[in-house]
Amino acid sequence: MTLRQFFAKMLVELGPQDWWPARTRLEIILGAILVQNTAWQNAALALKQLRQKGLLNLARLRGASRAEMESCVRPAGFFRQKTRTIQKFLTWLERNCHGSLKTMFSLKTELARHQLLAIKGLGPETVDAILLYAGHRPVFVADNYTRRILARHEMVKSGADYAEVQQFLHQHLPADPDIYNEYHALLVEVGKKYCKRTDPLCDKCPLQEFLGQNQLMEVSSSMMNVG
DNA sequence: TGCCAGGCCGGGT
DNA sequence: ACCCGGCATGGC
Repeated sequence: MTLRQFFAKMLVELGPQDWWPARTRLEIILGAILVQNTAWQNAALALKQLRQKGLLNLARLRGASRAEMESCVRPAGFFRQKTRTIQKFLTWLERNCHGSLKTMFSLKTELARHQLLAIKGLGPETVDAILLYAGHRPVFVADNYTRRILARHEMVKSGADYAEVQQFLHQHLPADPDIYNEYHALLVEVGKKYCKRTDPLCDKCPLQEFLGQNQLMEVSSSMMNVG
């Protein structure tokens, strides 16, 4: 009951988020890398630069020099690392998927996850964002906001790591990518507004009423219709 | 103006 | 198994 109410409350407060804010699968993948520990606004600036240079397609991106890519990526911060990560991903795609995203997304979820995690610069959150938002796979993105909010509401133990929180959500939610999509997006928005790293408690958080309610029941797809 | 953002890696204990 | 510093830019 509580997890469903929790979600319904967020949906009412903030409305549907309509994520991921990108058009193509490639753009989602690049965005997932560019937004690592960075405000989305800055990642968006980098994507804009890439678009202006015509690099938001695989063929052109492969042909871009490191310097050219770095100059586009710069506003997203960590620009050397992120450029390296993008290039390592492109190399992996060439060697393992004939350079085709279609081939990549035909891999079974667990295999794709395993392979992507082996690329330096791609960690669990980035990979899961790619699988969920570009691949429409039922994989919950248990990012920092998700972990912090669930911990503060005592649904998971404080300090629970990525895998623990993800497993918890997979256990208590139907394996539906549309639900994972909306739920994660809402958690990020709630986090930005009410649950930043330095906020000691979420006293203004509209979800405060759920604090301490950790008895959870399964939810159904009908929750998507709330709000 | 300082502090933070939709992480990840490598090295140390 | 943890803990830490480094990586970097733009906005509030």
